[in-house]
Amino acid sequence: MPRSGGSDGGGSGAVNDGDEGAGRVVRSERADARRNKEALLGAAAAVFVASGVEAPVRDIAARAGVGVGTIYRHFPTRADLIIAVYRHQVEACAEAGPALLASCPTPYAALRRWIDLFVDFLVTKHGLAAVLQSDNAGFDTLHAYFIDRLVPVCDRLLAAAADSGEIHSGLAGLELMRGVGNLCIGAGSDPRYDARRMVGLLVDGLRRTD
Amino acid sequence: MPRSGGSDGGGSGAVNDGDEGAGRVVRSERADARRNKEALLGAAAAVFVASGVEAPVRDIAARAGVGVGTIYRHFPTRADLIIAVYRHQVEACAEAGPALLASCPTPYAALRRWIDLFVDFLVTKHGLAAVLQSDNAGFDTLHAYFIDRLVPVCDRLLAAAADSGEIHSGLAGLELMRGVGNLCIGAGSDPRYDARRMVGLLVDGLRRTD
Amino acid sequence: MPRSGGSDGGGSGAVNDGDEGAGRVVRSERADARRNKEALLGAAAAVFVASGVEAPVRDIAARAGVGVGTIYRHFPTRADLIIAVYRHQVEACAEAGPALLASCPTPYAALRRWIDLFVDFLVTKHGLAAVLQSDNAGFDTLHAYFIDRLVPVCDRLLAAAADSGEIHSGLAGLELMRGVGNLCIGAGSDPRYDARRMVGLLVDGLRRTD
Amino acid sequence: MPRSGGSDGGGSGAVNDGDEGAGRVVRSERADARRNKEALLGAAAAVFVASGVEAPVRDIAARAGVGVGTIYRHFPTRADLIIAVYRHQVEACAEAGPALLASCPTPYAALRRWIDLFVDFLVTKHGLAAVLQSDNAGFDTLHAYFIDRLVPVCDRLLAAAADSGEIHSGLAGLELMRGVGNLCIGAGSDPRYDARRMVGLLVDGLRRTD
DNA sequence: TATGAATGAGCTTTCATTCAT
DNA sequence: TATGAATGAAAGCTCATTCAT
Repeated sequence: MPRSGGSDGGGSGAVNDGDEGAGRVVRSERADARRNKEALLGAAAAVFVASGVEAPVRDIAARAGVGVGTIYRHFPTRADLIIAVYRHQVEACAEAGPALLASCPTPYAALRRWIDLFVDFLVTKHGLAAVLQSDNAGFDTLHAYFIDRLVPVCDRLLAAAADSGEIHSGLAGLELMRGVGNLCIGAGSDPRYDARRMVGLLVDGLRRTD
Repeated sequence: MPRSGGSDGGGSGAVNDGDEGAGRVVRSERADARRNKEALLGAAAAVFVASGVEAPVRDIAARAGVGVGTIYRHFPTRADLIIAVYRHQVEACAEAGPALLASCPTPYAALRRWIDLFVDFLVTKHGLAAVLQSDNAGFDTLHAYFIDRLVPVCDRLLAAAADSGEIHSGLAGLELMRGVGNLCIGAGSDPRYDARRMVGLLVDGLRRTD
Repeated sequence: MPRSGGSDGGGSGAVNDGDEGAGRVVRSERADARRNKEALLGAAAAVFVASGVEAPVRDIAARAGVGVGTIYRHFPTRADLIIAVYRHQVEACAEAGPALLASCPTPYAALRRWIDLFVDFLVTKHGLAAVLQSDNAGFDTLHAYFIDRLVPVCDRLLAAAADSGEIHSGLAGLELMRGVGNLCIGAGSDPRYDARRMVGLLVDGLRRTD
Repeated sequence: MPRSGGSDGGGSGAVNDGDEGAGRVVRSERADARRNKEALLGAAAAVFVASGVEAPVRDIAARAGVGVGTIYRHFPTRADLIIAVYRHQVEACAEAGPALLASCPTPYAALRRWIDLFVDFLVTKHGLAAVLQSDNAGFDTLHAYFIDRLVPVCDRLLAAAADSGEIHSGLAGLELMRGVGNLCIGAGSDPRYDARRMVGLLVDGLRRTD
């Protein structure tokens, strides 16, 4: 799978984030620290759901039952925390792209399914879609992470669908991802708005019809 | 034109903010107040362009050369101010709907043109699209205003296009407006994202193809 | 009296800081604001005595019975507050220089008396001498103020004493002031250390003896 | 040599930190601990130069490659660490006093040379002079150490110079040391201020002239 | 009616110090 | 004995909103 850049190196799935692989001799994180880190991730996820990803640091600390300093130790910036909270899902999404391409009847179908996955992810993350558009410098690494992980996948799917003649070529994955992300903003807060349906229309609009 | 609810009679055109009694002697302060209000609208418009519709109240007051209290007197909530600043353009947009329906070759064409108008409006209003999605209670009247004025127009256009068989029926104007609004968030801050193009795809997606 | 630079223009004594002269039509400060500002200066002076000039902003606000915002309104930076608190005394000191030169039997005597005045001032200002040496950028304007107001005066006295042959020439007022300031650090906290005496020795050391 | 009080037997030379029992088997950890302690002293010295003696504990630990807990184990207070870092130089300075008295042509000359040694020491210890004046209780033992070691030496030199009629009597070593220490504050941060010169003037001022 | 001074909650971030591992 | 994770008090600063003048 192509990777454009990436600040993290992390790479292919497992290894990181704890469960270190058998062979390497990585100084293992202290058990309590590990527990805290996980408590923190859980608490952050919960608070993010309730109050959005811009919730006060203190709220997250309180929910996790730790001091604020503990958050700063593990996640120096808010972006680090957000990334950590959603990393697994983002990775899963990224990995689903090639798989879908292999398993779906057509590239366009794969693209559609993949976008659905992304929407399912975003729609349940209160405030995340909004933050992904924020031009606040504090979120730069967050943007970079999403772009690094997902845009190449999207580009690939778009290219395949264009090659197969199902859609017009010329649309950048970045732009599509951003449009889709935008459509997910505020989803969930109003039952009269169904982001999935809107995204569906957008993806319909990609289709070549002639 | 049908109106669903409505917090403000607003409506028919020009400047009637406040319904002064007909024949009575108008108190002399009135002129000052009016002048202040207009200064305020101009200042707010300018500051909104520069810093977005969530710019600090103080900046607006300073630019208008009035005290912050004066803003609160004339526009008790930020939503009131935003509405006042954009009222003319929203009204113009609302009024363009029926006109387009009359002048365009097909209802779908009218819908498309009308959406374009709306996008042109939003894209140039720094931060407005974002605020239109905010679930912050302070913006409720703003939401209501936009919904009251524009959704019925959109519904009308959608219905006409559905009737003509150009698009599927079943999509609510509210939902479409919100999708379009979402796509406009953050437009202008990144040259790689063209909200107009994304909205174009979305509207393409509406089209019936069989 | 020569002035080297100066960010404040303030100038010759009275006028500023309230009591505006008769003639000019300066929009007078609101009475309550004035009262607050003065309460603030008083409170700051008191807190400075007790806890030094680096005391927490909150403490000063509490003592003055105002909110922290009020401090920031009147004195955007700590340096502004410190300057305001001590301005009268610094000005008085600056003005005493030429006067002493005129009234003392010799320039050296004037210098000595003037330095004594400065020491009397500093010694009673808990923490001020220390802050005058701090290389913290936040205190730059404070440094500048002291230097602008006092160094030229000192230079003048030094030059006069050198001209009269009482002291060697070649010492800059800035350096002398700084040495004197340093000698005043921590004075008052230990009865076994008498800054006045030490400064006396330093000034003795200036004298030409041959 | 007279000692007024004293928190630490310290004294006579080399490295004896901790009085290990004479004949007993020295526990094997001892070597580690010693090595750590020395690493710590080196690291602290380096960090003190770079960031001053009030540098964050963490920085020192990091530089030494140990945990912060290790610092607290060996040096419960910052003062203890500072003392340990500079002990050799302070001792050397203390010992130089009698030597100078023996070797210099006059007691005053010895005093002058000795003060110069002290200034040379202080001027190169970023932030040390400032801390020596701090009335922060945490530095009490530091003050005590300097006073215990150096003041008696200074007293001796002063007494000798007074006896020889070169200077007035009546000045306490404590006061002189403190004045000299004060003059060294901030030296090095501003090329326009030469602590050595100022101290020179101060010592000139001691001289009897009649 | 207009002003803008005052309020103070609210948020971030740092770092000395303790103590479980 | 060593580690470094965790704590949480402290402090700075901003800005919406109220209300005395």
